[in-house]
Amino acid sequence: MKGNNDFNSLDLELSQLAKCLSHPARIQIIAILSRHKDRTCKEIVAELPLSQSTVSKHLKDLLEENLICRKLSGTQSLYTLEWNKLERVFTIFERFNKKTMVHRPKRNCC
Amino acid sequence: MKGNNDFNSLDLELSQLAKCLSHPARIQIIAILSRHKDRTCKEIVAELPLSQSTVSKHLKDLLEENLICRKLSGTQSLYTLEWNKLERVFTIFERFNKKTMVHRPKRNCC
DNA sequence: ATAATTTATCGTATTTTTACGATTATACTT
DNA sequence: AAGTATAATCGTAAAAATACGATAAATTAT
Repeated sequence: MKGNNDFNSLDLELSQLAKCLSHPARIQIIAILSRHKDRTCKEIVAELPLSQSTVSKHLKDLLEENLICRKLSGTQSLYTLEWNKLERVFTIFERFNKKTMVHRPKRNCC
Repeated sequence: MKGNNDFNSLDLELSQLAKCLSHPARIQIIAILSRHKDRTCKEIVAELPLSQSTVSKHLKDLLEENLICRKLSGTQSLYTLEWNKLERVFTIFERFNKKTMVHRPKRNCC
């Protein structure tokens, strides 16, 4: 992004993580890896309606945010979910949830 | 987006909502409106490091996903938070949280 | 050694996002 | 009526995201 010094770092982190989830393919990749311990690129491609190169790019995006991890195994790549990072994602969202929802007006008020 | 018939509708909804949060300006707008009941465009612009027209666009994006609401008041626009929609956002995220985290391996396993 | 498999990367095209200044439309103020 | 204020939209530009086929690199299989 551009001049992001103007935004506070928590908002920036949240926006970065939200961006990871802003494409259904990436959401599905996370879901797949949550169910499977590890999966090859090929297996992931097989579950998505996208080409191999496109899926590879989505994997790279998730890698760069450390939401997933890659282990080489011969000619193939084994992807695993970074559970701690995923947990952090939900922590950050939950924090935003609380920060905003505390201000929600009660039904029997006003 | 393009051929999104290929993705299931829950993943699509989550990705759409995540996209709303994928820019720090939009996150801040939501935070501002959570604290303030309603705010004019001008007031929101004053809190963001962006031009009026750019902020207007972010407001439009949030409007189109029904995360905020607009009421006209003379020459100004009063924006309010759509609490129910925001709650839905967190519900959807929470659902994704549970759906994935159930599969997390226990520490004292294996 | 050759062929096949797997996957990242390259090149490219298209679309979307982000941003800003200028303009327009509308409603207020004087 | 003329000027001011507010905010959406237009025009435009630059950057980022999405997608695919082709290619390259590495490993495994024959």
